Amino acid sequence: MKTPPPSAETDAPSARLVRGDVFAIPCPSREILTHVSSRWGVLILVSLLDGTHRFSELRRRMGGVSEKMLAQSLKALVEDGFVRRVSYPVVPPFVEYSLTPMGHEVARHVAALKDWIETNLDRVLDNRRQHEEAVAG
Amino acid sequence: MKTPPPSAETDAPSARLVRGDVFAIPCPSREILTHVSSRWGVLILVSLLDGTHRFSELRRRMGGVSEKMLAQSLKALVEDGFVRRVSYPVVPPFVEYSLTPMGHEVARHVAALKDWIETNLDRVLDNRRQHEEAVAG
DNA sequence: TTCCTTACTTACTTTTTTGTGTGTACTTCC
DNA sequence: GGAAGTACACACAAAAAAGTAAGTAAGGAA
Repeated sequence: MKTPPPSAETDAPSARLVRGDVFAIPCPSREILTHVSSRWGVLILVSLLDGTHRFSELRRRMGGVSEKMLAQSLKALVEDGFVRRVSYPVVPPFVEYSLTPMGHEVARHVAALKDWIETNLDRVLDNRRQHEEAVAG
Repeated sequence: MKTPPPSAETDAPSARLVRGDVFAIPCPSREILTHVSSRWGVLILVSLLDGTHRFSELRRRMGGVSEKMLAQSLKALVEDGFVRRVSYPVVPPFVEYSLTPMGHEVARHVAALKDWIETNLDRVLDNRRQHEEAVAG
């Protein structure tokens, strides 16, 4: 009777391939999700889909980011391995950001979501108006 | 020389089909993005992909949501037209939530992102460890 | 000589988000 | 008779996120 375990959590200790579970409170996948789906995380990933960019380029492109937030968001994505940071020791500073292969994978999903929202904006806005009327009337 | 305008913003006034732009500060697409990509927004959409659920069912399934946050997140998704709310006037209250066709479309994208993260958790975690070492050493 | 540039960091303040506890209506179970 | 269960709303407190201002290094421009 060797029924395989339903989840991989009970697998062999060494080469375990654990799957995340966003529904579980302590799962680190939640943190990663917030990094990539945060307001600036999304814009960074999407921006880098068309190649490498400097800090200031990203800043100019993304309306409304403060330097602090951009730096913070980039740092999180670099730590997670989605973005590669290359800095040249010159003055003034010169730093390039680009997607890692892994970053490219997530970025595609994120971009798909972002594109859906952008192209279907009208539909959503119409729904909102209808909803308002329905509530008011 | 009637080159078509690059963006739809300059189109005819009535039947305009405007595309959102998440990079623009005042664009409402940003708000919508935060709704669907918020911590609980994601879990709600994904949960509802397998059918309709009651408030308390969602609450039990999603680890760590407070009633307040669940209600708030659901309300936003209902207003945007992603989720349909049906309540029966009985005591104790009975309310059902399900995806609208539009909600189903976004939910698929959101679920794809969530699945990528869950299956690639190990890769990300490995990257983090490497990064830590690189910084420390 | 002072300013401007870049890619940040740090300290401090303000804003936003989230949590907590309470109440509600009625029925059912103990 | 009291507790539990449901789907919230509301007020207030606590926590987290974000904004702001200032500082840094080296060189060139005004």
